This record gives sequence, C-alpha cells and structure tokens, in this order.
Amino acid sequence: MNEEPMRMALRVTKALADVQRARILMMLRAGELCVCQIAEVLGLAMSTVSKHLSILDGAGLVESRKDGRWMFYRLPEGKAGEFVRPVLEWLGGALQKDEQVRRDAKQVQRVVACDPERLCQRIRRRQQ
Amino acid sequence: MNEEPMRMALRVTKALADVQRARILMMLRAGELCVCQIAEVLGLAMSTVSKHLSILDGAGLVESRKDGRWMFYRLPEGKAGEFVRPVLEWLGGALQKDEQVRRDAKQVQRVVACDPERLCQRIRRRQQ
DNA sequence: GCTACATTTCGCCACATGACGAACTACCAA
DNA sequence: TTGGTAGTTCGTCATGTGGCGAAATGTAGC
Repeated sequence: MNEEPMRMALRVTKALADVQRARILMMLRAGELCVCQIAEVLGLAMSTVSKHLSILDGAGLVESRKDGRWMFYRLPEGKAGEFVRPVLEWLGGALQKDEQVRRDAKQVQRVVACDPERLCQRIRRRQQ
Repeated sequence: MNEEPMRMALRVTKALADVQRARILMMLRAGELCVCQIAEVLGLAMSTVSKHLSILDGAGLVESRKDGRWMFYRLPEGKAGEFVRPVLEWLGGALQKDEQVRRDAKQVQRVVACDPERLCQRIRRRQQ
C-alpha cells in the first residue's frame, strides 16, 4: 500500500478546493444522502454531482453504500477516515458560520423528509 | 472584518491544491527563504515562484518581510497563523515521508549556505 | 425477457490555472 | 543620476477543471 504521499495529499487538497464539494461535505454532516438529494440542494445536474462525488471518493473524503438503484454517500467513519479527519474538522470549523452552508443544512432537512422517488423525478423534469 | 467564510476557506484549499505550493510550504519549515532560493530548489522561473508566493500570501499561508532588494517568506507565526495552522500541521504530517519533500529539504540546506547574490545570478543565467 | 429509472460515463464547451519570457518596479551602490 | 539587480506584473500559451446533455450501466419489478 502507501502510495506516494504527495499524490495522496494533493488528491485531498484538490478535492477540497471547490465550492460545491465543500458544500457537499458540510451537507453530509447531517448523515448519508443519495445523489439526487445532493443535486436538489446544490441545484446542479446529477451527472455533475456524480462527478464531484467520485472525486471526493477518490480522495477518501466520502464513503458510499449502494441500496438498489440508490447510491448513498456519507463522511468516512472509523479507521478509513483517519487520514482526512483533521482536515474535515478544520473545514467544518471554518464554514460553521457560512450563510450558504447554513441554508444548505436547512434544505437538507427538508429534502430528507421527502420521498426520494418523487425527488428524483422532480430533478429529472427540471433538467429538460 | 470577517469576509465570507466560504471564500476564506476556499482561498486556503485552492492554495494548498498544487504540488509546487505544497513543496514551498514544506521548505519554509526550515526557516524563511527568499524568492531566488525557492526558485533554485523548485527549478522554476522566478516569475512563477513569485506568483505562487502571492497566492500563498493571499491565503494567509505565508508571511513576508522585505530586506533591501530581497523578499523573505516564512510560515505565519502567532495569531496571524491561527486559522491555517491546523491544515499546515496536517499537510506536514501527510508529507513527512514524501521523497521529493525530503530531497527539497536537503537542497534547502545547501542553498541557505550559499551567498544569495551568487544564487540569484545563477538562476538568472539559467533562464536565458 | 422488457421497461422504468437512479446513477455513471462520455463528449463537448467555456473558463481557470500554471508555466514561461519580457517588460516594469523598487532598491542599492557607484 | 545612472546601472545593475531582486522581485513583481503582464501577455501568451497549453493544459486542467466544472458544467451540461446524451448515451451507457445496472438494478427492481413486471
């Protein structure tokens, strides 16, 4: 194991160096979310969100779980997240009072209350 | 005071999301360096290094001091560096065993022993 | 099997970023 | 004041990145 340290570190910092990905990480503090829920809050196309999530995943900043057609993403737990936990905590502290992050957190509350089926349909309609 | 938190955080993460800038930060752990010393170790043009340093400075990841024609850069100390210190420590830990970072550290030892006048001349010659 | 649908991958475009050399600035020393 | 020099800024170019829609993938249910 143990790939070149610089490569690992840069994958993390590059993954963190984007607004939408920072917003996603903050949203996931509330618990796991599926792609369409995240897309709904960010107001982005699902393909775009999926790409962001694969970048976060590649950096070890999220873990995923597949449930039927749905894919749920969450912050890494336990040993898997050891490497990135300090940075995630720093980011959380830095964005604690960010207005957009707070709006997102409220939206997440609304969105997890919805039936995911309906949510995905709504997003799909928005895109055409 | 207190600019939008997201903007501040992203300035830091974007500044960290580049190999050369990560190398610079690691090099500065040995103490302050001038632009030509950094350019020598990285093997980049001074104009490029200067740009990197201005990005690091804008993120609060370095402080600077002017001495005659020389500009010295160092890691931020005291209260100024409070915000970024956790990330810098994380990066230091992550890159502890990186080969390139170690080579850079040795080069820094060589370079600080040189007369800076001669060093700058050497770099300038290299660029033509 | 076939259909519906959540997600991912692909192809494309617009824009951001990192590199260089040249021109410009600021400062020291004659 | 004039030269020389460390550093910065500017213009340019190649490459990287984020966005979308369309096509591909995989899974549930008929």
